[in-house]
Amino acid sequence: MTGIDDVAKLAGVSTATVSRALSGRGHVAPRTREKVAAAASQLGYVVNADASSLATGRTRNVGVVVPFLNRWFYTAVIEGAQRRLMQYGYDLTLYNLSGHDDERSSVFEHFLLRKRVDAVLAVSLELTEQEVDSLHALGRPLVGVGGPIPGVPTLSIDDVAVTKLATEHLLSLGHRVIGHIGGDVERELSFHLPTNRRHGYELALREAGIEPDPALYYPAVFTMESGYQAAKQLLGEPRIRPTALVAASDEMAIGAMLAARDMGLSVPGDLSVIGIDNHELAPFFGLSTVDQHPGLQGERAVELLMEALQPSGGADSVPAVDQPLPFDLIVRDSTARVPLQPAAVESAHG
Amino acid sequence: MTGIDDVAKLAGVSTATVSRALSGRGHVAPRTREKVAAAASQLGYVVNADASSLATGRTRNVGVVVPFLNRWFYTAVIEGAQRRLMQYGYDLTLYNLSGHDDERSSVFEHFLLRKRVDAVLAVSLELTEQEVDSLHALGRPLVGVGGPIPGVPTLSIDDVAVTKLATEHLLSLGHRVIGHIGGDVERELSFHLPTNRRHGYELALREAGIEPDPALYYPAVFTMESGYQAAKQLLGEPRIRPTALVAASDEMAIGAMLAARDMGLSVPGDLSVIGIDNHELAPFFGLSTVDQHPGLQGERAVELLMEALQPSGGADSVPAVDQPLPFDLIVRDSTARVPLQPAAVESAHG
DNA sequence: TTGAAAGCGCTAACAT
DNA sequence: ATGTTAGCGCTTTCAA
Repeated sequence: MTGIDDVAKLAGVSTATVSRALSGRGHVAPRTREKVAAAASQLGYVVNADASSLATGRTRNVGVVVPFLNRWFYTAVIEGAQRRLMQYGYDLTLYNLSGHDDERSSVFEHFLLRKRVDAVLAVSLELTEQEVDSLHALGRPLVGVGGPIPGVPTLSIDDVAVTKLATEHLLSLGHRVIGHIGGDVERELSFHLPTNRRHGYELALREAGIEPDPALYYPAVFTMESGYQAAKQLLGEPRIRPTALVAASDEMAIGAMLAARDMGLSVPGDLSVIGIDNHELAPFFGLSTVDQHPGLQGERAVELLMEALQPSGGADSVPAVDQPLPFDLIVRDSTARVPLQPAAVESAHG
Repeated sequence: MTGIDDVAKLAGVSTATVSRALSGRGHVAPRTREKVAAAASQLGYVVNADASSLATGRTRNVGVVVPFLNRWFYTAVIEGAQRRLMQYGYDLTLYNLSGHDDERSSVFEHFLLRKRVDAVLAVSLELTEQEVDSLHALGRPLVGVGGPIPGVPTLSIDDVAVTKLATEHLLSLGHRVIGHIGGDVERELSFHLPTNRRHGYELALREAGIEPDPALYYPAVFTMESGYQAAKQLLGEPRIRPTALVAASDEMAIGAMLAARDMGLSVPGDLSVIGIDNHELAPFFGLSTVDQHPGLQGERAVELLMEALQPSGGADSVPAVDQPLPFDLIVRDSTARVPLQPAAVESAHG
């Protein structure tokens, strides 16, 4: 394979000059720079990343750690991160924590320690204290996206504000009996997210002078199926008569829409449903939702890491996250004014 | 950071011995090996991947190239590949080709050339000739998964056999008028896959003595929405009366199920639907399907690459793919015996 | 502005 | 079985 020596020879300069010319560091005469560039492209020369890393101590590679891959949110974040990293000339090495426990620990005890990465991006991870420690022990810039990691600057939408907005949308349509399908604190990876989203829902109700009824909350995991089941429970319970549902995610919300239909309730005729995410399936199902722009979160996270990697920036300290992340209400077909008669399965059936 | 010298010093041996002891290459006395291992773990030493790569020429890293990330099949393949790679002690660097054209070309012209990877796994890629060339120019083992790449050994299920099986399932239930929602050759990335799947469908029909009716085929892209629309067309057309539908993917099939329901047809009462994939949503929708085990495909692909990377194996030649990949019919609730009266929208409505 | 040369941390001959 | 040593390909002082 062609190396820096070949380029140097062809351009008639030293390897040092080639390095300087191609990297843009140090002063090189314009004419020399051109000669080098020409030689390099003629030979199809591309710097050997490993040799460069060894010499500089910088790998131009960041590690992205995710708990799963098969969830829309994660891939969306990864795509955003990837896009930005590429612009900076960085590679993305993926570490997936699903799988056996020993695979998981092997990521922390082995893979991440090989000095392959300049920085680490942790997506929605619920980590043990020990794992957080080993992340810190890398001595590399580290940011989280989507889930708070103790002692790690984390990028996240305001989960309280997001469900508050969704709930307010329903309130503004006249709904007063609004159910909530939220993450199950017992069963979810993350404790904070479902709790915050529930708080946002309750906050909106209280501000509207409505005391939240615990019976109107039903826990679920963040899947369509779980949302479906939760909705069946909520809609089948004769003592409560929700005219609207706010789900903590779009997948749950879609499950809820399907459940309503299976029970003979029309959406939004008898029941309004809103989710959180703007999942790729949301347009197809006509689901009203709050977009949380996960791709953007990935991009922002990368920008923070890149800042921290600048020699100008504080050594290994990621700048504090100040800007709140944007989220936007998207109204589609699943939410409408409250029906005159509160909906219930009975009324739909006759 | 602690290096090999520190370990050597602590263990009272030379760096060469440390290297040998830790890598398992070359002969080391058991007692020495233990001493070294103890010293290494005491110091928390992990080999610097870049230095090792530079010295050996092997990176212990493979590049995985995907056209998108947000499709279930890709992430499933990646997960499988990742799992296996980890067992071999390899990292996975992800290259995503969605995004602008210049980002795409930058992957081939820059990123992949940095000698970061020992091998490349290309997932369901429709590549230009030039792109295939630059992949070959890497001089690294290369395998494809899911989509044939000219001149590249590719792992794929037998697409003809898969839809043939799905169609035969419907035939065995007594269906005779079977529609097909297949990939649109004009609009899809890959030419072969939709064509082969259609062939399998037609083959099954012909073997059952039924001449395929072109009117029973409707093209779509591999999404739920597109499957929904295609099903509406197929089911709304009064001149054909399909009692069953085979879709080229589960997402299309789910779309078709939803379309049928929206038209007042019950599945499987009035219409049977079968897909291909065993998508994560298939169980929830009760969809009968043919599992193509994408995770397994990813694992297999990695095994091929690892074989090719063995010095014993042919230099950069990936062994020919001989074993056919497994696929399995999974019968759920969306397929049943043909109704006595052919279903149509009219019959359902009155 | 450019070149010479000393590493970066590890591995793999080659010696012993 | 272990140590010595010369690189791997590049970057970056230090000199010129």
